[in-house]
Amino acid sequence: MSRQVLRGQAFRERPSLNAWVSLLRAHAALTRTLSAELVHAHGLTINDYEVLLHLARADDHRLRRVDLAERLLLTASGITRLLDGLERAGYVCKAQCDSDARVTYAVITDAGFTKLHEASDTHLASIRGLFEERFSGAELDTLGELLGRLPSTAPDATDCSVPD
Amino acid sequence: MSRQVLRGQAFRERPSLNAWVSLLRAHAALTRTLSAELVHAHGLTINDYEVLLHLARADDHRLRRVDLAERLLLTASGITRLLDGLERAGYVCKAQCDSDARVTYAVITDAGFTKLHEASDTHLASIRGLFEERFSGAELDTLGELLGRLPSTAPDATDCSVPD
DNA sequence: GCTAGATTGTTGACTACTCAAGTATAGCTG
DNA sequence: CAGCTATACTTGAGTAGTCAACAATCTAGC
Repeated sequence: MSRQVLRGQAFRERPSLNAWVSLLRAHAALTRTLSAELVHAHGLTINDYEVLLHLARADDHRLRRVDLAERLLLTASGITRLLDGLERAGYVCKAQCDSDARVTYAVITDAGFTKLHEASDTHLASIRGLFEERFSGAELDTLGELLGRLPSTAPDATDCSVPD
Repeated sequence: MSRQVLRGQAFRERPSLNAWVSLLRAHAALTRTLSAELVHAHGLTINDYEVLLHLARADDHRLRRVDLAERLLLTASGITRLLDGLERAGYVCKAQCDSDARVTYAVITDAGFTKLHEASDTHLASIRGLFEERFSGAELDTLGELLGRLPSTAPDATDCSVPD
């Protein structure tokens, strides 16, 4: 039944599909490159890096596991295991919450801060390189704005600065 | 050392970072939604779906493993394992190559074709829903075009139609 | 103040990959 | 045609996450 007359349905929604497929591919390719670099140069995965970044920017440099899960779009158990690694490496430690015995905060350590700053140098430069080689400033803004409209539970996800 | 005067480097490259972080989040959120749907409704992962789609569109409905790997941005071993599952389910089968004994083709079966068409109905509608609710036609084109400029080894990745 | 239900977090079993090493075949070069 | 290198694929071991079941704690309603 191949190569027949093509039925309608699949052919009218090209623009959405095109965008989705391009997004899938771009993510796979960029992630592969950036992650490999981060792992080789600093022994951090992209999610390790994001955890450190979020903690560094948080009040008191600490965040509940639930909030980290929401920010990184991971499940609670994913966060538990991610933090296991970072704790073992000494970049993060635990702290109890006075007002709620259920929560354990993740707190970034001095070593974690140092690591984040080291990693940021190369990581930010790579990202910049990959994007600026392909887009003008205006295009970057457009791309960021459009992507930002897609679902994502973390509303403040766009400030990527690294506090000292 | 926290909350000091902020050092320059990290703050001048916001547009690239913003785009990258938005891409990461959008990918995580969309993947989560679409994949969950596809798995629940049809028992296929996104990569299963993409394999069937690429095979359906290929000449003779077959592709070398190497070529699938390149199209899906997976490693050779990832493809072996992905195809294992699809073979076990009967959606794909193997075929030898006459001119090169090293290659085994993956060939989509009739059952695979049927499955692909079933899955396409809901999957395409979901994608469409997610995107069209947020973007105008022109914006979709822009988004697709911009994302398409990012690295991705498969140049012909943008035609997503499902052959009958 | 007790109980029902929601929230926070961890764990065990699984999945979907990756990487490195190995096998088999192809094809070129002298 | 002998030997080398490159290509196609598979396999074992490891990693990073998921989901479902669980324990502990909090909170609101009666």
